[in-house]
Parts: sequence; structure tokens; C-alpha cells
Amino acid sequence: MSKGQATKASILHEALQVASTVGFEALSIGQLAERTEMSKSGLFAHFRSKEQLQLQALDHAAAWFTDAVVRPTLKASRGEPRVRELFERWLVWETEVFPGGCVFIAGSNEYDDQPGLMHDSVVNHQRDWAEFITTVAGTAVSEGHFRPDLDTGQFTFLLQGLMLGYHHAARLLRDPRAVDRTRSAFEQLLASSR
Amino acid sequence: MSKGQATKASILHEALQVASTVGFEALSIGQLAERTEMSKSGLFAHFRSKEQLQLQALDHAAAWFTDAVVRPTLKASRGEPRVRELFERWLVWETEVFPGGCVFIAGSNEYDDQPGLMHDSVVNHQRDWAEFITTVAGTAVSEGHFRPDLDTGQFTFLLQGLMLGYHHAARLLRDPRAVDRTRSAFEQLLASSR
DNA sequence: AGCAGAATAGTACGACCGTTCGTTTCTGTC
DNA sequence: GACAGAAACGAACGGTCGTACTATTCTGCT
Repeated sequence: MSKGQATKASILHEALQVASTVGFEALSIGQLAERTEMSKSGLFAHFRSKEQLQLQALDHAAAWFTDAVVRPTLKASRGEPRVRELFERWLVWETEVFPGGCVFIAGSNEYDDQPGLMHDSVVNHQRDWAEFITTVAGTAVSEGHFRPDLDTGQFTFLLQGLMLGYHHAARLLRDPRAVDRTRSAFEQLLASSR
Repeated sequence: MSKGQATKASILHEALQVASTVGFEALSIGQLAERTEMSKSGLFAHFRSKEQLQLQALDHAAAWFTDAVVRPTLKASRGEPRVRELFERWLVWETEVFPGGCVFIAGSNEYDDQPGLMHDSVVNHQRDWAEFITTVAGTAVSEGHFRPDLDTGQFTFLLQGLMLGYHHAARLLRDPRAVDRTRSAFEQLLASSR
């Protein structure tokens, strides 16, 4: 990896730390330059526009997410164990990776009603993720772990809502019971899917 | 109502329209002055700081929410009917009231990791709301509609997650099945609470 | 009708924003 | 070790931000 690529990666990493707490729109070139100990113009040269910085930060997070959640999930054995692995990895992602919580949730809420490239990118990433969950649930069906008439789309919808609820309770309300509540809800979801 | 109070109310109303799509932090005095056809300074005089504008906009939304959701809910007959009323009113609130979706969800995500008066206010409103849901669920228990050993805190947690999931699916992903999914999940939640 | 105070407007401020441009410093290759 | 291109810097731009002042216009009461 060349020098330029390395700096760029570290900028994007730092950008995600900031974006997780203040959002992507509140990212500012100047502040980011300070945190990375670069000049504004030197940092800017890597992206040539703020929108590009935001987009590439989001893609950086997506690549990270793939490493941390998607790939390990696919390594677990098919069926319910894989669903469990997905859940556990996802929970860790929500909890530990960023100081301000999941950047995708942040992005989803920032751009849900604001047109532009960021909106489109966020939507695409979320659609991919939802599709992935649905597929994993599908393998649990075909393995016979889940009932054959399970609506895997509904399963995904419920799991997504569960995670958003966890984020809300844990992040905003600092509810110490949030993890337990989430785990027990997940078990109930599994039970009703068998 | 005096002239000043009327203008202030209309400013807050407009502020909420904007905040629902771009968030509370992205509210700007200048832009808001344009939309309300006032001078920046004339508008500013009503609040004396941007933070006060944000706080009062949030309180304005809370008062509105009380009228639109809380009061009608309390008018429904105790027990499960009241829980249903809460759900339906809440769903309408999420869907129809603001052009950019629920301002509390917006606020929750903006301030979950940023200290300050806005953070505290958002948390307080959300705690009040959660407490209200729990209480309503409690009446369904005491009326004998829900099982006596129901964990009403868990019920609230699940319902909150369900609504966040709805918001996510309907707003960001524009999933036309979002309402149906939410309703059917709600029915399942009721069933498992009886 | 006139007056007091509320409500609104006008202007200016320093700070920061994203972006541009020309210059300087560093890196990797021969 | 020289040279070319990549990488980073410094200074400046027009614009918007929140806020502070003073001045003007409007409202409601007597």
C-alpha cells in the first residue's frame, strides 16, 4: 500500500469515529484535518469534495462490516447456528466498534429523507444487508431448523427492528438491561421461527 | 394569544418541518428566517440562542405528541383496547405528521452520544414515553387482558423496536409492505402477551 | 390619540465552512 | 543521487453560520 493510500485509510478511519457521534453531515474538513494532524488542503486533496469523503467513509465502513460480521457469519455452519452467529456478530458491531454507535444507523437516519448520492448509497448498503439476513434465514429453513412456511422477509424485518430497539435503549437511554432484553427477544424470535 | 406568541408558534412549527428532514443540528436561523419570511434578527430575538430554539422546538413537538397520541390513548377503554389505540395513534404519528418522519427518532439519533441540554431533553421525553407505554401495558395486565406475569418493560422494549423498524423500512427503504409487517408483528406481540 | 413596550428589521462582527491554486516537500525508481 | 510524480502545505476566496448591537415599526391599553 502506497503512502497516499495509507493516509487515506487513516483519514477514513478517523472520519468514521467522528461520524458515528456527530453524523456524516456534521463532518467537517477542518476538524478532521486537525484530528489527523494534516492541513485542510492536504486532506482535501484526497477526496476533492466533501461528498466524496462521506461516500468513501461509508464504503470504508461497509468493507469493515463485511470483515467483522458477514464473513464470520458465512463461516458458521448452515442453518440456525449461522443465524446465531449473525446475531452475535451484529450485536458486537453495534456495541463495540464505534464510539458513537453504528454508523449505518446514523446514516440511515440522516439521509432517509434527503436525496443525493449519500442517500442512495445508504439505501443500497441497507438493502444488501437485509437481503443477506433473509438469505441466512432461508438456509435455516432449508436445513429444517426453521419451519418451511416461515416468512423470511418478516423475520428480517423483526430482527432489524430488534437491533434498532437495542441501539435506542443502549445508546440513548443507557439502559443496562438492553443486552439482556435483546437476547431474550432474539431467543423468542428463534423459537417462533422453528 | 399575543402576536409574539403566535409568531413564535409558527416559527416552531416550521422548525419542526425542517428538523424532521435535516435534523435539529442542521437547523439554521437564516434558513428558518427565509421560510417564515422574517429577518434573521427578528426571528432570533424570540429565542436568544440556537440551543433555545432547538429545545423549544422539541417541547413543541412533545406537546403536539401529547395531543395527537397520549390524550386519545387515555380516552380509549382500559386494557387491550387502550394498547391498540396507542399503537394506531403512534403509527399515524410516525407516518403522517412530519414530512421527514418522527422528530423524536431524529433527535434520538442525533443526540444519543452528544452531551448537552438537547441530549438531556431528548432522553427525558423518551423516558416519559417509555414509562407511559409500560403503564398502559400494565393496565392491560390488571384488566386481565394480558397475562399477570408479563414483563411490561420487555413489552415496551419490543414495541419501541417494532416502531423503529417500521420507521426504518418505511422511510429509508420505502418498503410498501412496512405497514403490514408492523401490524402483523404487533398482533403477534399482543398474542404472546395474553 | 398618544404613549410604552413588544415585535421586527438592519447592519455588522468574528469564526468556520468547502474549495481553489500555487508552492514546497517527500517517495519511489532508475 | 538525480529526477518525476505523488503527497502535503499555506494562503486566500466567497459564503454562511450564530450572535450582538441599534433603530424602526407595530400593538394594545388608557
